[in-house]
Amino acid sequence: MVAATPRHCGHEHPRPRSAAVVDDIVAQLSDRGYRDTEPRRLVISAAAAQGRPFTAEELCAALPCVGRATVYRGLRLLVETDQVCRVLLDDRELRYQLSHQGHHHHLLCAVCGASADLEGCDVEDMLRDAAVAAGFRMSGHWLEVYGRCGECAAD
Amino acid sequence: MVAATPRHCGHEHPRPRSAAVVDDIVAQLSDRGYRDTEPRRLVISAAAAQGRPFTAEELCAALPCVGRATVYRGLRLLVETDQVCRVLLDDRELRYQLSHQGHHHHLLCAVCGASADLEGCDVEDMLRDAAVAAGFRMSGHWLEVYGRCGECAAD
DNA sequence: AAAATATTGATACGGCATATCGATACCAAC
DNA sequence: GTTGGTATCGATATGCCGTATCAATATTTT
Repeated sequence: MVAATPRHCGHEHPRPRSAAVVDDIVAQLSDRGYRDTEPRRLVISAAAAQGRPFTAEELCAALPCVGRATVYRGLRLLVETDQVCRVLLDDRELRYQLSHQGHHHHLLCAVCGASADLEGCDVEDMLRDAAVAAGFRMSGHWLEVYGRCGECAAD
Repeated sequence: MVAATPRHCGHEHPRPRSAAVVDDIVAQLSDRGYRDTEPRRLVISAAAAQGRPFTAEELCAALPCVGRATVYRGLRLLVETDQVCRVLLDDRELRYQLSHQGHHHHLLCAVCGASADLEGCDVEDMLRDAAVAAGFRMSGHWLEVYGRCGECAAD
């Protein structure tokens, strides 16, 4: 459960504040048989450190010590295990963002990209009922609300 | 408001049943200054004829008479004017689907791609209130519900 | 009809994501 | 601790999707 020693990378990677989140994700991956490696932790940590939906390229830039292929592999792994969601914003780029413990309700500022969680909004049950009415069995949902945050609304 | 005569294409393109939808979209494009051309109508028509979320490549295959560049351009135009939505299913491919009159509530089968509209689900007001509570001014929202349709749920 | 502008299509180009593959790290069994 | 099997890594090559380019053709305007 402790990070392995680095391979070739001379940089010092300080323990991020979001270490708990990283540990949690690593633990979940471990449960599924995926190993706990230093590069993988770095990818997860960098993903968790992003304050907004990020592109794969941004992650690579943030991790000069980690090979591109490894970054992409880690990203794909996170998507396949539902730790990370792929999102399509208006900029026509494919972006990623942590799926906060399966809670997929985000408020996104279309101007500055700031994001907040939707509080006190219990759509889940409502959606499940509506899905059943249409003959579907709901397995998940993705809800994004676009708008302007307090600062950007001043324009 | 009537389709122009074909250019080089010898094929006969019968008027599809969804002609009304195509006319409507063409009219909206026309309002924004985009011309009414035969290839563009073909792209729109083919998009409307797809029964499920489709890839750009599928559209190209369905339109051997139309150049790839034109298909992609038309697709992009439709996305930019909110006539078509981009969706991400589990197959990690970028797909498109008509946005039924700007109503962005979809029930998507993650297996076969079947889609249905969410009926009797009035999330809009609820979301707007929740956004305001978080200091945002809501300008739009994007809601996708994933699950399995009746047939695919049998697995 | 003529001029101005937008659109088309064939192809070249670029970039993102993956495949490849030898080397290395990790884990389990002994 | 050693050994063997497996997963992961990184560097690079490869492939593919979407766009840019540009001469030719439609479409609209004057």
